[in-house]
Amino acid sequence: MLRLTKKADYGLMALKYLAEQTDGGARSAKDIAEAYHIPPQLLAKILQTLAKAGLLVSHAGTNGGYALSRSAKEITAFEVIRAIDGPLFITSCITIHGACDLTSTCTIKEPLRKVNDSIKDLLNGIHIGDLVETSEGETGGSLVGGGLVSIAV
Amino acid sequence: MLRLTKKADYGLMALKYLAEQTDGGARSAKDIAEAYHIPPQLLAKILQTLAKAGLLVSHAGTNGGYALSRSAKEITAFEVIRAIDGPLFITSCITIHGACDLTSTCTIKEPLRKVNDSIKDLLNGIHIGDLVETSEGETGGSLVGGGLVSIAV
DNA sequence: CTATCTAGGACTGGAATTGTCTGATTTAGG
DNA sequence: CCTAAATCAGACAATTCCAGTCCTAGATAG
Repeated sequence: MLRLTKKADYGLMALKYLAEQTDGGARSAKDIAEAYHIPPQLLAKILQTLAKAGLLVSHAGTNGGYALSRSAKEITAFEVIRAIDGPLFITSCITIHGACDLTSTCTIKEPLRKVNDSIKDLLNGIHIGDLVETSEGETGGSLVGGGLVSIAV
Repeated sequence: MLRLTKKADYGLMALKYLAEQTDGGARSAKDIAEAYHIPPQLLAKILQTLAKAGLLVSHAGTNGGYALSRSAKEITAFEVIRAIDGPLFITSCITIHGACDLTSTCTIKEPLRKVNDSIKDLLNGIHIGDLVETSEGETGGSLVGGGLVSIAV
């Protein structure tokens, strides 16, 4: 299925929303949740996580909320997904330590690791700023900087 | 987490195993399961699925088993994963009909769909035959035909 | 006719995801 | 000072999904 979790989905949507705000003002979790019809408390959790990861700056209290910690062009989709869903592993074989229960028998580990890295590179080439641009205009599929991502497999 | 299921994992391993058999003889699910220490009944199910998808040819009865239906070079990782795990969707938003519950509010659908297609292209560029080659020899990271996969995002 | 194999359905335990609830802390503004 | 609006944080319930098992039926070579 190779599926993103809904949380990561929500997180990306929220970041895009924040990127669209031109003034430097913070937006509350509630505002964002209402804009996208996302469960407010769940989104609140996600934003907290993103803040802890350093992608967002939070401000408590009345009129508080969240804002991007950097330019939208400097935040990659990979960072967001990793912050929310944890390390990106395409197979259960690939762990942080690089070893799996079937170390000796699992023979496809290496090839899949390359695929893993490729997807990582792919997501690293996509920035929150790109999501905003493609909303309207659609200047011809230039989602990523050069228009093409070359991935060594 | 963007994770492959274990079933898909097992499926790829099994296909690689079958690709390594030079004679045209069929191998039983039990044999493959033992070679990789995979639960036999689970692998049996997976192989049945792959056979139904047309990637394998099955032969029941004594000395029966499974064999690749085509050359290992003509079976892509994408086909295998799709056959086992179903359609590849990076987000829950993207469905077969292209619509999600939040059709109007979910604004990152289009960009993510391109990522989705990119991953699909990536997996389509990897063949079972490639997995066999990389086991030994390792001729310099040429897992995919040209050595590089260019993906338009 | 029997051992070996595929085919396929039902089912269970566990884990992960999703979502909710509750309480504590911060803070702007009257 | 006090209140309302926020974030922060942990615990918890509901649900879904995955992994694995079991059982039975059908095919087939020897």
